[in-house]
Amino acid sequence: MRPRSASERGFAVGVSGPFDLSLSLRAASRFTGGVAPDKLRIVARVGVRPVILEVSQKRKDPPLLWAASPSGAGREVRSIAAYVLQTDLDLSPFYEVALRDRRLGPVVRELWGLRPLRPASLFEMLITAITEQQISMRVAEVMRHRLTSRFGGAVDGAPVFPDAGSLKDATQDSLVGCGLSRRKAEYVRGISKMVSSGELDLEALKRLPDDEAFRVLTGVRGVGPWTADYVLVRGMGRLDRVPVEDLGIGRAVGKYLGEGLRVEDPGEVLPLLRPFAPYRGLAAYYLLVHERRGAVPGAATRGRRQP
DNA sequence: TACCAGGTAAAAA
DNA sequence: TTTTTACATGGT
Repeated sequence: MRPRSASERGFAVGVSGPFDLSLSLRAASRFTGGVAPDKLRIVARVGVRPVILEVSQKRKDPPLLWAASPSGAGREVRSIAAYVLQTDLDLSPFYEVALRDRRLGPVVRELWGLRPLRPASLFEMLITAITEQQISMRVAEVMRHRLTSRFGGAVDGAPVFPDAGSLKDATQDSLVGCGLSRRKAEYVRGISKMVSSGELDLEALKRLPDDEAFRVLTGVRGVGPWTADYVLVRGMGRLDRVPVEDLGIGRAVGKYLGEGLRVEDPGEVLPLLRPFAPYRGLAAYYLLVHERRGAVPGAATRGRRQP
């Protein structure tokens, strides 16, 4: 079904350390609902140029990924693939830490090669985090789909997430019409204006140390501590950051590392994850995915189910 | 029908 | 300063 040109013009994507793309896609879709695709499809803007990429895994060990793109293999296209896949992240040091632990060890053995995939831009990550505040990720996904179809345009028929320039002029009512609360609509408009005007420089943010980036982010209206840490760990590769207020993390951390029940006090989350520094956020992600792997077909093929 | 889902800012106490 | 409340909507 794919255009022939898409499969003809491709390039290999180098990855450091273990990588299971299929597992990573299944894990991601478990949170947002829907059926996991067998390939990663990236539709993004690189500068002003829109690109489409389809990434598939040709070999597990050592991992070999192949990206097919009608746009060819320009430097920008390669870099967007590397960014979304976080190819520079080598899971090996994390696994070394995790395997020493009797609770996390079995989890990483079952989820070997799982890596968090991130949206194609930090702006999309930020807006995604806003939409995911409080409500289920499935609902948030529906909202973003509406945002995309209303404000995002398309590349060769493929929908692209809107950029800050497109969202800054969206009316309050049109955003509410996408299912956002009035509050969230204000946040989205505000953030889009800040990014668009340069008041919030997301590229500069990427270069800041964790604590400073956290401070900048939480200074933005609509970005509280949960959102800031969520963006840091999922969008910026700061794998030691943990959104400790997170309901799902509280539940997963409590189940595997605590008394079995959800950790009610956010202050107790980091101490429980301490053995996995500097990968506490990544450890939390593995626990989250493992807890829900019952709905991730094929994820639990090695090892036994936890009681 | 009612309640929950990977929170936040603003109002009220 | 700390606690409470409104908010959106799809799934169960």
